[in-house]
Amino acid sequence: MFAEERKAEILQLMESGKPVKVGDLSQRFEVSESTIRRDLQELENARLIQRTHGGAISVQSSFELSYQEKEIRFYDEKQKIAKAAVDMVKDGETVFLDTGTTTLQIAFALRGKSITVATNSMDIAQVFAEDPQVEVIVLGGSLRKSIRSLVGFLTNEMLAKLHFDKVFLAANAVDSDLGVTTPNLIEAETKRHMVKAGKEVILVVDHSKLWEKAMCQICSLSEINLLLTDDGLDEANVKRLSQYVQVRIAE
Amino acid sequence: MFAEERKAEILQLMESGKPVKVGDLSQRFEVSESTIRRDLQELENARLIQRTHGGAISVQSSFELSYQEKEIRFYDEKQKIAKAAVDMVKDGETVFLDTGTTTLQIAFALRGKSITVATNSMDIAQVFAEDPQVEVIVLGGSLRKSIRSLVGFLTNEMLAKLHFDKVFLAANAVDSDLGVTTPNLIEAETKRHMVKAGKEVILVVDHSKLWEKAMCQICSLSEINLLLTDDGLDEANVKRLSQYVQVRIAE
DNA sequence: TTAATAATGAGCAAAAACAATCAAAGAAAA
DNA sequence: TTTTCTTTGATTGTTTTTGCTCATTATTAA
Repeated sequence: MFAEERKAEILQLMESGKPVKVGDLSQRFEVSESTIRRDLQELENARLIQRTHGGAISVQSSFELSYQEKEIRFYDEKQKIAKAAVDMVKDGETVFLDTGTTTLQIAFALRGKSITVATNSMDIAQVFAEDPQVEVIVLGGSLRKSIRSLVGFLTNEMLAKLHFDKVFLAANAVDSDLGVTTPNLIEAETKRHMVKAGKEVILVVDHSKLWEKAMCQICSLSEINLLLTDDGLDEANVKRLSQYVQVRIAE
Repeated sequence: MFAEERKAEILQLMESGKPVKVGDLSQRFEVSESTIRRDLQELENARLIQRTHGGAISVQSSFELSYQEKEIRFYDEKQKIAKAAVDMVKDGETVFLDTGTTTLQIAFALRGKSITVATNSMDIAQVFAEDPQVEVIVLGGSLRKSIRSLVGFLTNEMLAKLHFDKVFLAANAVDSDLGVTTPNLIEAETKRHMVKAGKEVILVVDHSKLWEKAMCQICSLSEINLLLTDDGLDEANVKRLSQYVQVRIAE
């Protein structure tokens, strides 16, 4: 029996959500426990199972997954951006935070300030749920479950009635040609309303999203007051971007 | 049984907001109380549950409760009411769920139905966050942090634009004299809008709130289509109430 | 309030499971 | 064939899990 066969069979055994033990598998396949552990490790690396002490369980029945501590990509970069963003916010201001992982970091950094925060992100609202300083306004709308964001007609209507000192906008891609873009049509429409609702619109994106394109245009770069990003972009590209929009690098 | 399995199962047990006790879990899983405590600690660190003295409660429910009070009062009664409420909801309907511990139980019980749920409770929205069947609409507004409810002008405006097949209303006190009451002025105004937005308005309160009064009137009993409560009230009082509003007892 | 009772957290020790390492066996490539 | 690479099993020291005790803390009753 080859190693691949063995792994395939282990997966089959676990298909119905049954937990398996290292000792049992070792006996069943007549190999050492070391070998089984190596197999399980590989399967876990492939995110096919969840290892436990003594064996493994299927990913679904693992509680780790229900906790959405999914690793944030470019965490350090976003942290830098958040720090720079917070420095721009003064006490007493009204700030809008768009849904996104970067804006979520900004939310954490904003805690304790005497400000009013409006958002369409359930997660960001939660961040302030135990902060007595911050007044929170949540926009209504249809719940986009994957990112726990509120979007759609109702959200747009509410945005049309509000105005903020600063809007921190998130996006999936930024380009001099198409401007600011995102893959979702409905979201794009809602973000367009955010841009309109801000006295000052600050686009916060890590460097991996610069010079990229997504399907739906939100707005052109000229409508953005400031692009706040991290120091992961080379100087030539920063200069190129600066022709279209004011750029600030967070270090 | 692996530790991971145990933790996953504990979570499942608590899924519907049911509180658990250390002693019970210890017996059920045949491990020491120390082990259970360690499990609960981990789950708490992962923000999946909220520990209490002697046990734990799911985070969603715990946020509904005041800082001191960590257990749902009249949990069984609310469970009964929830069951009866769900029987009244048909597929395809649009349902509004007010903020409250009873309505939260209704939310848990409604999962999996093909319906549209609107709510002003962040916690209720969360309940459906991983349910692909249920379409969720969250009302916007100011966040009342203690109960994570959205209230105020913006909420009222949104409610004025919407209409629901069924509105499940929560309240703090019900009385034939003052009708339905609640201690918070702004909340009362928002609840008044809920009453207006429903084709059928169903007041869900456990028996401890009957024949009580709170400061602000929401509406008179005649504006309520049905009062749904548990079987904890004596027959004489049920009859008295029935003079003012249709009463249904959940058993 | 104070006393009593219950639950908790920290520390410890034993058992089980683990990762890391290395050498042997087998397969693949030169 | 010899050499190289992969897979495997055994060994060893480390980590994890668990149950127990005991001092501390929280809750309840008086």
